[in-house]
Amino acid sequence: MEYNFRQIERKWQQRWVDTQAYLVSNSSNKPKCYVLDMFPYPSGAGLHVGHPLGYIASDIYARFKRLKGFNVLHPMGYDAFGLPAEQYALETGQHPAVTTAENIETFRKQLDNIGFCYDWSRKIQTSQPEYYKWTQQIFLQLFDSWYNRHAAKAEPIDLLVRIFEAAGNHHHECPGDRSIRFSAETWNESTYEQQQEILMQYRLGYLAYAEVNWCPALGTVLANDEVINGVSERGGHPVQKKKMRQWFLRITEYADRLLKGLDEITFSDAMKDMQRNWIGKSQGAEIKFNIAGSMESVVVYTTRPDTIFGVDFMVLAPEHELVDGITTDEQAEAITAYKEYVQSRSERERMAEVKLITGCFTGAYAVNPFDGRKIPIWISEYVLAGYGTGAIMAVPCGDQRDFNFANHFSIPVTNILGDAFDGKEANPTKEGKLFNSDFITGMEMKEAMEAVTTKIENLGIGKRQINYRMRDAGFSRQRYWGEPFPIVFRNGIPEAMDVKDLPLELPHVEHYTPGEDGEGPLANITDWVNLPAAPGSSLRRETNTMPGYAGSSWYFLRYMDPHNTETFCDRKISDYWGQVDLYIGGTEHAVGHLLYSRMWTKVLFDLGHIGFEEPYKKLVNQGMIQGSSRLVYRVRGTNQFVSAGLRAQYETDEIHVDVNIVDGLELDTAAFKNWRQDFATAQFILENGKYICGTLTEKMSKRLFNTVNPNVIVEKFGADTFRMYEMFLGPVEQSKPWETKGIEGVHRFLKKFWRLFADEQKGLLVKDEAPTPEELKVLHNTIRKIEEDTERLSFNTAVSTFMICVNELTDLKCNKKAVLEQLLVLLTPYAPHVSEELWALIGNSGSILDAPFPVFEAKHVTESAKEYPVSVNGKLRTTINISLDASVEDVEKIALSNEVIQRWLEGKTPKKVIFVKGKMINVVI
RNA sequence: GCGGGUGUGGUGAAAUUGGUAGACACGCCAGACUUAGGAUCUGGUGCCUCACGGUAUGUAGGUUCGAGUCCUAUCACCCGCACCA
Repeated sequence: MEYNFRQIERKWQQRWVDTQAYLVSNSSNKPKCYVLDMFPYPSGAGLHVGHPLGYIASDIYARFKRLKGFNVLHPMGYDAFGLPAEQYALETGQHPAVTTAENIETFRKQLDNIGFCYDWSRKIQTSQPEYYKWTQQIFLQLFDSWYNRHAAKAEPIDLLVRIFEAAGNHHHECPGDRSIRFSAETWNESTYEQQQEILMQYRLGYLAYAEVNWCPALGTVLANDEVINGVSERGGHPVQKKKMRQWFLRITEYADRLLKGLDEITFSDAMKDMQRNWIGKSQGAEIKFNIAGSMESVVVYTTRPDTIFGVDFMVLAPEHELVDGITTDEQAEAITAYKEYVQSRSERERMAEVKLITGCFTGAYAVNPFDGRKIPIWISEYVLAGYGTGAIMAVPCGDQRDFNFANHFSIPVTNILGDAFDGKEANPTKEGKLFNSDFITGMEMKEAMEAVTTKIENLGIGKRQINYRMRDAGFSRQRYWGEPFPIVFRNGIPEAMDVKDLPLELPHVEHYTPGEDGEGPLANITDWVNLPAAPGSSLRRETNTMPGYAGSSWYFLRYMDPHNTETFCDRKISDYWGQVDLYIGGTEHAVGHLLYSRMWTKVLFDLGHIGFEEPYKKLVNQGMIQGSSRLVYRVRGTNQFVSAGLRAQYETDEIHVDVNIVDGLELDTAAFKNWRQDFATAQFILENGKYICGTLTEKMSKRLFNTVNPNVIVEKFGADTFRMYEMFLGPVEQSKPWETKGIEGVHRFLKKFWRLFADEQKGLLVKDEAPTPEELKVLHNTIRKIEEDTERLSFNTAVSTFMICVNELTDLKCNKKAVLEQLLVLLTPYAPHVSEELWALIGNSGSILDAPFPVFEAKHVTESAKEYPVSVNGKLRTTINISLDASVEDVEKIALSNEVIQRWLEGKTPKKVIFVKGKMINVVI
């Protein structure tokens, strides 16, 4: 009776399917637990051993929670819309739906091989109409909502219309354009078109003109990650900015709540910081500066109103609307030239030359509202049009960029920092007193910020202002393979489709080439785009599609109620499952997916569709599994390969070799000859009869021949070994290289574990005898450690605990059923197949998946004595076994009379003896 | 430049509250069984030293009876953001 993992795993995987072992009910008396993986994009490359790391971790946790008596939701699906499939379609002519289906099948087979406990009846796929119907429906809710800043929540747009009819927009500043102000009369007299224009400025899903990356050579619009250093990733063609009308989500209205929400959820500090950084909240003030000899004024944004007396010049963004109006005749030519220069600068140049200081004087002067000083107004590309007011007051003694600029253009610098400013570099401190600053001289900076801001507001020349770095999220893609927008344009005005007509299905196309002027491929299907309309009017569909993150922004809700045809998720069911308790996925989604889905959740909460506003209670980012590449060394100009240890004697070239034909470091030379034609005649210079490869840790990639397919590992060692080895590699959050060789240790462990139960010759060994205290001690120490470690996701230490336990039980020759049976339950989350098999083998009829989790009993592990480490002056000198009941005096006496300690004392009397009960003894001389 | 993280044997790592550094594995060395072993088992394995002992958690300081763990400075690597006023 040997451990035949292939047979065992096939058998139980089939059994679990047959018995619907992983089917989860939406009603239960048990407490709930929702364990979610970030669903994968089914790429053509399939999974490599790096991908399942997080899936295994969440699977173990889900199974553990089930054993602990929870009703566990643990689903899986596919994020199936995306650029690569469309790109592949462009190249091969195969429809993305076809290749996506094929890829999904490959993924599914690979996943099934590993023995996950997913409830596949809840599978979702974002590219299926049954799913994206609801993505479209939620989008319409965004379109039909606005953010009421007073109530701090989203509300239906109809409410806003009623407010406008009664009172105009005086109490509800327009988020799209602060300058829009109107009364009820104006609103009521406006045309439908005008009203719709205004509403668009309020909607959470809205249309606006914005720049996209337009690549004329490819005739298409590129995503940001397809543009590398200003040229297209594919082909290296130049990319221009092009203004197009596109959809946006007004996520900026949620900036503050997204920020505050971070305090309530368990994400890593790094993750929270990334999000905070991305949102980029800053508090400051807007201050109006009049322009000397002009009726115009400039509003600047500053976070340091306290430095108002240190302003030496002002800088506008070159695109600022006032620039042309204020430029003097003498400077007009220079300004025009500078603006042209800025226009000509590609994104790439600006990125590459951040340190380059450029700018141009407009000839105009602003007047400092406090001391009346005239300060020159410049323009420079270091001031961005899109942030704040597109204008800054420059304080060179306190801001390094301003200082560099002043230095470069020889603008005199005013010192308001006293000795804290050395004239050589700016000092951006917020701690200290101000000098040379009129009414705030001598005041602490923080106090002065408040004082100046208050004065500005009293004088009516400015106000407190909070700004965010975050921009509204672009929600249009000029692409085919995404959700179509449920929007039609009646005479150019967007209207929501009727919800009962959803889904608006993606029409089938034969060609994936872009439409004219950067429109998506859908624009080419004229009979889909153009709808029948009354004479003299037009009715056209939106030709953009939604971006990849649309479907993933709410998918965690659909898993709860995946087959509902009435709503995206029944409120009672989302109330039952609630937030995701544990969400596992990669860091790459730190600010994209995770921010968008947090926003969508808040909107759905505001509109009353769900009862919570943070989707993920706890997030864990699994580390990357890197590849451990293998290198061979070819003697230059020959077909001779020299083993790594001898290569210093030759001039060699490094060549990556397929890791699958290397055992540890030893190259299979025969396989190498077969690997590639040009190596068929390879000759080897060996060391100790072996060819030893070099190693390099780098990204796992086909190109580097260091990818390992989990199927290969599962075939060779079994899924249980694979699962445990992935966990054994190290902490889940940490990145580490994959080393196939190491898996043998875990495999040996499972075989050793098996031998506690059964033997090749003697068959079943398990006995019904009562366990000894020693055996119980081993068992209960293990129960405690496994329970603790699994709960805190420390799976690597849990695996080694199992190893220690099995080593000890083997030494004790323990085959007692009472011990082994409990151990099996502990092991189930980690190695479900072998656990089920042995569970049945020792005579249980039911499945182990719902067995009661062992209960730790302290009485089995209490000790009466301890081997104390005894140090002299902090250095360990010996250990002494002393009873835990011994008094302090006894312990001191025993320690000091010890032979080794006596020797170190050299007859001296110790200054003091430190004794920490149960820990250690330290003798200080 | 800013923010975050990580530095421990030949390798992956452990040390949960400051208390025996290197658990558990891989690799390596020696041995047993064997026709054979890339199967299995036993023992050893941080470094220096015959040994007593010394020394060791990136580097340099500090706090403490005691520091991988706390504090300060510094270096290296990884990740994210990058002219955000």
